[in-house]
Amino acid sequence: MKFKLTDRDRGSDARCGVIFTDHGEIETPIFMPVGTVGSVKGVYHRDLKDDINAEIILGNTYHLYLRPGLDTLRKAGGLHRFEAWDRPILTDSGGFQVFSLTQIRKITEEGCTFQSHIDGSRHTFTPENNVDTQRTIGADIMMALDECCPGDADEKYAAKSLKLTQNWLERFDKRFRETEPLYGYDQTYFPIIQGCVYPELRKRATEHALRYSDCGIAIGGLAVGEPVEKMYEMLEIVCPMIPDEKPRYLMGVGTPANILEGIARGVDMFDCVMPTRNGRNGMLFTWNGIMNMRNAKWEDDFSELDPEGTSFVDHTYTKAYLRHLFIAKEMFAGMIATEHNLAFYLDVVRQARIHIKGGDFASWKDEAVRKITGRL
RNA sequence: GUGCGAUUAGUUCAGUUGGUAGAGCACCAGAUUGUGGUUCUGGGUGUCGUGGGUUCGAGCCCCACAUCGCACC
Repeated sequence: MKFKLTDRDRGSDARCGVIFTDHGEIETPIFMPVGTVGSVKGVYHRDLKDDINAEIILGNTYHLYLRPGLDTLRKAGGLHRFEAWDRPILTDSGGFQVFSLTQIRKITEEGCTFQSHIDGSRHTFTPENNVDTQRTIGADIMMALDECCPGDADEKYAAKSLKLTQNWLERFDKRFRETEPLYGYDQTYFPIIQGCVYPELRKRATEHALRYSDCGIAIGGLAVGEPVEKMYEMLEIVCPMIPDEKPRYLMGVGTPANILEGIARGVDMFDCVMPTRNGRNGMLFTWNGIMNMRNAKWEDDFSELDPEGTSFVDHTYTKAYLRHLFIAKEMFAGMIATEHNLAFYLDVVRQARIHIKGGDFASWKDEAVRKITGRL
């Protein structure tokens, strides 16, 4: 995998570039739709490509490891062939899910032991077997196994947590170099910068993670309970320390405004469940603000879903119709909302790229953020 | 026709010795950031079937009527 920086904004740290993978190119800044269990919920690949313009999607190691399991994925020839997606895939290591999903878990220097949320069976992720698992899944970009430190952790805990993440990273890297891709195309991995909201920890984490970064690097442990200003503050500390030629991936972020603010601070890649999960529950993001499609105010609004939207759903269905589908609990509601939201998120990063190349990103961003954070 | 039972929020129901009413779902809002097709938070929206009576006071006791259900002629 390679990254080429192509443009810089004049009034901010925003940049444009291209990531080259064996499954195609990715223009940055980019938003990556989340497809946890081997599907971006409710969307055909046809629409992901042609309507939404997704260039890369995510999979999740924790979920795929539990279901369908490594044997099936190996027999299928990897996740790309299994889910019939021929563009790039990035897999999260599953470390985050161990903390967010499982009730019973034990974290040690060796790794993390947890009980499946599906059947209660016990499993252990170590940096070593996590490399093997992500090799079996076959993502173009794998993520290092880390501990996602809560945003409200005290500095002592955050330092201890960071040390564990660093030790795991060293072991992950060693295993990565000892092993080969299984399916004939290249794989890389991104180390993850932790350090919670503490500047010194973040700096130390960045220096350490950079030693293990072949291509890109990730910023984790943000948007996990800390104030949003803290997140921006951490980006302002971390991003300038990273060499230009390395793409920066801000994990799990965020709202459209978070993404634009991240881009302004030098972030290149984003993923978030918000457009898909919140979409399935009636929340639509638009250039003019947020809509809760369940609200009674849309009951008789027969105007098109989003006049400024880029997706075909925006000009095919009405607000009143989508509200009806949500109230009736029709699965089609979630499909339409997901399609719209993902198309909007990809439009946000596309417009950002246009304005970075045009050199007026900073001022355009301020106005866009003001509009998209409103409410319709 | 007779007997018994029921009638309380949109709905299904609870409601103490008589002190002007609550719950689930629905509904109306808000939240959601490396996805458990969720989850969480807030909001009670009422002519207690109708009309009388007893009582300081009735969703509750008494009478009549209405409607529904069940049983028996």
